[in-house]
Amino acid sequence: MADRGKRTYSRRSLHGKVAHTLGTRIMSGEYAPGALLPNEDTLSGELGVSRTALREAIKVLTSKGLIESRPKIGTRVRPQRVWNLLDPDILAWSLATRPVLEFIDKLLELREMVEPGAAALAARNHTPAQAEALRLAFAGMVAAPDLDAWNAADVRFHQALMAATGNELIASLGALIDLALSTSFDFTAKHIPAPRQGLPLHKILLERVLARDVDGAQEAAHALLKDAKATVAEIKI
Amino acid sequence: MADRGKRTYSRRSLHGKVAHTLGTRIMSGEYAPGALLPNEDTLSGELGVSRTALREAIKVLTSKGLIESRPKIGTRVRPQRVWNLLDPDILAWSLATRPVLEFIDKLLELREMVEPGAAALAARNHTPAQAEALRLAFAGMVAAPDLDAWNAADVRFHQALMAATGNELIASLGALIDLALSTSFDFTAKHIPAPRQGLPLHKILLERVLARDVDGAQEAAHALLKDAKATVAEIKI
DNA sequence: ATTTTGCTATTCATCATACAATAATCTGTT
DNA sequence: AACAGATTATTGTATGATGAATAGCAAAAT
Repeated sequence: MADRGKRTYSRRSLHGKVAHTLGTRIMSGEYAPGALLPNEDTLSGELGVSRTALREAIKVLTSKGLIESRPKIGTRVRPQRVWNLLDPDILAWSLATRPVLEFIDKLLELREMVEPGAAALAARNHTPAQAEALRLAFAGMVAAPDLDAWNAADVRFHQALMAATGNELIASLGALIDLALSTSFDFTAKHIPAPRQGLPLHKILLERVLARDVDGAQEAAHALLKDAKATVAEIKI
Repeated sequence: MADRGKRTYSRRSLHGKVAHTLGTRIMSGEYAPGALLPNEDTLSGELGVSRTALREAIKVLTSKGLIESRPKIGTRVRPQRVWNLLDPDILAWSLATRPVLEFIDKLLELREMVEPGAAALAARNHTPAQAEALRLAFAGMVAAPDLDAWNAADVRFHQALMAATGNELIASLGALIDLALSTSFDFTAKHIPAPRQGLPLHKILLERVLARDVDGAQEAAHALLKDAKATVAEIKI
């Protein structure tokens, strides 16, 4: 269910599965930073795959900054500091093995830094097509029959908003936030019935963006985040 | 010169070189989104490497969302929308083939969204060790004998600031910004003599963060960005 | 005693080749 | 025209052989 976004690495290919396995092991601390992974033959034996598949997985993890291989040394887990936490796979692996609530706070901090500014940019820069996408996503939220549909539309709305900034970097960041959001939605859905009060707030945000009300859009985004924070606080109790 | 951060993918290994080659070709549009790459045998022949090495590079690019391979179909470049622009390698490849100035504007937009908030967080959350790192980086800027040293210390200062937020996500984002910054420094250095006026502004930011002056730190970060924007504007003339 | 040098074993790096899996395309039949 | 099956092009996986790098040790030189 959490694979809405197609940005996480495929688990269909063998090496993809292996990368997933090793990635989660690293995230969970089973292979801690500084530690050596078992050597190629041992690992490929343990996982029941060929050296080829293992090797390709290793290269993927290396390219994400997680590990580092050298002849005669082996393959070592690099310090967390150099992990690229903004990588969708790393994020997903990390979410799969860590306390979600703690992460949600960090995510909220990031959103608070990014989203009001993004809303302001979107208000200033959006094209007609992007405005239409926003309207459509909002309509999806209005018409949502259940919580799942509502969350999906919510994610689409955010995506459209980030795209409307006209800044690809910010759009990428938005996609990452959405990935994290959909995961935490899956989590909160288990803990709270139906937090759908967000609708009027989204409506205000939409209207102000479309009206190119830069400051107003920023404020509206801020209000939305405040609401999200309140929801999280409720769960914690 | 631009490899200060060790977060970009190694070019020492063969498959790393191949990934770099293909990555830049994709960024430059030589392989446009939707297009098929030459098949494995052709490509490995053209590049003069074995299928294994090519394959490992392909897997790396796949994991970054750039391409997608399927049997009997081939390997296709995915739409830009799903590229992970927050990946250090993609960023570097993109910077190598695109007009830098245009990118600097986008980067400034992102920084404007992120850095004031980060400064505020750092003011609130920094630990003694992180405070020391900030002081050290600032001292490096003061003592810098030339522009290169100054820029290096500047990057360290930003890194320390982002780390001091206590939010790993933000720290990762900071690392990315720093990578982009050091590249654009290399660029601006060719166009403008010595923009070292930033020192007093950095000093104010440092003092306010250390004094846990949340609002003041935010303001100071904002002032710094305003200065950076002025510098960019000067180059454009 | 300390430093230097050279050897060796271990591990990853690369290559070449074979075969399997997949799916688009063609081909013949109904 | 529609369907079923064979063909074929392409990536996916596996394996064995050889190469290159280097940590750790031992021997030699200082």
